[in-house]
Amino acid sequence: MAKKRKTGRPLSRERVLRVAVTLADRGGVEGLSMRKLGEALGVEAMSLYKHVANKDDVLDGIVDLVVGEIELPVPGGDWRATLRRRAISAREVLLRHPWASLMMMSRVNVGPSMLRFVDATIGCLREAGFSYAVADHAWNAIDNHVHGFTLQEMSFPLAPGKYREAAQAHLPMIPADRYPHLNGLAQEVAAGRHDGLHDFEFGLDLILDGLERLRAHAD
Amino acid sequence: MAKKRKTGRPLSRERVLRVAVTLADRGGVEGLSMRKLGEALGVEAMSLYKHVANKDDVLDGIVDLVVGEIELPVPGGDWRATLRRRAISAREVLLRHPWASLMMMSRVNVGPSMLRFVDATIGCLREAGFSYAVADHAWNAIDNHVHGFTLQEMSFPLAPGKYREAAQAHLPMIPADRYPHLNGLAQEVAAGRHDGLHDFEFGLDLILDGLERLRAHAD
DNA sequence: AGAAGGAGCTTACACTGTAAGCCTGAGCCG
DNA sequence: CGGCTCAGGCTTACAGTGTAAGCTCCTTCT
Repeated sequence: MAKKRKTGRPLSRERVLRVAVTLADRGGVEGLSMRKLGEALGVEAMSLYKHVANKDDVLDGIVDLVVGEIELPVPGGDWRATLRRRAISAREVLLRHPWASLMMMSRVNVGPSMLRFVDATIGCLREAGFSYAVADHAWNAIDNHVHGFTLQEMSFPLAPGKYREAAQAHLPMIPADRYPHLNGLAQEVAAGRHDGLHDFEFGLDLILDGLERLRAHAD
Repeated sequence: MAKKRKTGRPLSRERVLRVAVTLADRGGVEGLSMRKLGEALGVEAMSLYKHVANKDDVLDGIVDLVVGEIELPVPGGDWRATLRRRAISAREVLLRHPWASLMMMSRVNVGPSMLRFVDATIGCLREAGFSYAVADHAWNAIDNHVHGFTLQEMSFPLAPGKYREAAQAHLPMIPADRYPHLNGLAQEVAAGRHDGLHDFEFGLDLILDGLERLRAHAD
């Protein structure tokens, strides 16, 4: 009669990882433990180890799952537009999974989605005429910006309503006499002149323009 | 007779943080625990809490200590050269403390050294004629590259001797039929064509050039 | 029917951060 | 000098972590 212990569906690496992602989405990775993960699946912690090597395996797994959500760059078009689109898609995904940026920067990632993703990216750049070396740098430069910016964006909330309180919380630490320039910037920020996507694309275009100039020059 | 429990020197926040840094340098932050830190100081773990609020306080403290090691950008000179020097100095420091990059990206840092550092940076950019908004983006773009690149540099060792083994360890995961471009790049890397500082400055100049062009255009 | 194996569970260990409270010696004050 | 205060250490304790080892029982195959 298939009296499964608690939940109907059987466990599987697939299912474990998917639940791990949603658990990390609320609560962050640091709040994700094997026991909580087990509980969320209606299962004891140790049972997970039948489907997953260890916690690091889980972490690698959920990162690759998230990478899989990013729109793959398709070759054949304008390289600049393609990579621009890629970066914006990545940012969207990373905002959905606020814990992911850090993990993608901190750990070597060689999951299948990641490999496919990077391969496609390098493909686009090679197709555009970049050397392997420059393609490598280009890809890194873009992704550093994507992750770095998104990280900052999340730790300093850009939602218009949050400006004031965030600024008010931090301003006392930045007296104008000691840190004149920082203070000036903080007030600019508190005035609400910053805006997520626009600012993101600003830095992105800085890099893309630089690359294009490099490419034109090399021809 | 002042029979201090074990060690001659008395404890102090200063001393705790300095030892914490050296402990993190070998062993990484994830290997740094309050008990080990206490042991290294000849003291019980709980004694640390008389000088430090909690572990987060320690982490914030050691990050700020490390930031203090970076050469402060001095205003008055050529902004491009100044910021270039700043970035290179930062990279040197971050290579000395491999755990620091991640922490500087992941946590909001408002220690005195950090504030001074950022203030001086913004000052240079403002002096060069950039608006607050662009100065903010510029500083972020540069630091994203510094941290991102250094992180990658450390997780994928660039020391010439290490190329081969790292490549050999990873190449089996990158079959040429499935990931043609990645494979091509990996072989380029395995051939030893990459080099830390040179590659770092490549990306750095990409950003600095972009900024300079932006500045000239705005005038 | 019997064997085999896999998927779950239980127990246990070493380790983490830190709350609460004790103890002792140094410095200060009347 | 006697006594008080209290800072800076120590002890104990708790809730939580990852995971090794081994048990149990259900399913499936022969």
